[in-house]
Amino acid sequence: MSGTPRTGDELVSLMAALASPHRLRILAALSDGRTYVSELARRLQMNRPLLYMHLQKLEAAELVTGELVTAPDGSSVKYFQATPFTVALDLEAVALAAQTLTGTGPAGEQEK
Amino acid sequence: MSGTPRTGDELVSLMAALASPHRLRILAALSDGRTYVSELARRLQMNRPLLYMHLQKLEAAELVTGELVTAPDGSSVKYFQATPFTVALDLEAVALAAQTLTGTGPAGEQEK
DNA sequence: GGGTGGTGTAAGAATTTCCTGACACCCCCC
DNA sequence: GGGGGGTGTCAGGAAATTCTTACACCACCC
Repeated sequence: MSGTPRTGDELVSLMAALASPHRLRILAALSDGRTYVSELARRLQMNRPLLYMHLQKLEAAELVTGELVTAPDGSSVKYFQATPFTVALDLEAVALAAQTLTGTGPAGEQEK
Repeated sequence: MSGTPRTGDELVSLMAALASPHRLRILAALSDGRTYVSELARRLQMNRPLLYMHLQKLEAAELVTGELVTAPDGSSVKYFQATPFTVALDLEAVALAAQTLTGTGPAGEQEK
């Protein structure tokens, strides 16, 4: 659903989210269908807290979405699924996005 | 010149290289044409050692190329220029790339 | 009760990345 | 000599990430 990011900051976040072997594996695992956290932890052989952390980053980047499903008895399972996305990048697009970067800019001008 | 990365490790490197405001700005600055290091440092207002570091990462990711030009008198200037590139990514491509990741794999199988 | 399987977080160690300051060396020109 | 402009690297600190251990709580079933 998501297309190529628009602002420089979003680009940075997206790139950062994808710049991790663990997260790539998570996405790969989720691309086969939704899965819940503990299952995923087993499959990828990583402990849950770590997995949580990565899932949060992926979620922040809108690459995955989580849904806590509570059974009628009260027990709950949290399913995650990958968000379909497409990102097309080239030098020009990057240069353009860079202009919208906030934070310490190259020079004085800073919109408050 | 470069197309979408092939191996998972390359993907990670590329994403990491692009996941930095400073590096995006560098690319943007270089997209206007080649420039030498000190000039770039002035334009982006960062000290050279730092700039060097980022340039190295960009060069490692093959996003820029550097060329040390030595004048007949012996003085030298190092020009950098951005490499045109295109990267098209989607969930499927990521999932595919993830399979080629080296290092701690999900399970036992490991090619020596 | 004790065991199994879930979710979620807090705390702290280990590691990596980022950034600064100080060097050494080169060339010109006043 | 003393500037001004280059390239390049090294040591060390600051800051952000990553990862582990341990805990809290929930519902089930034997």
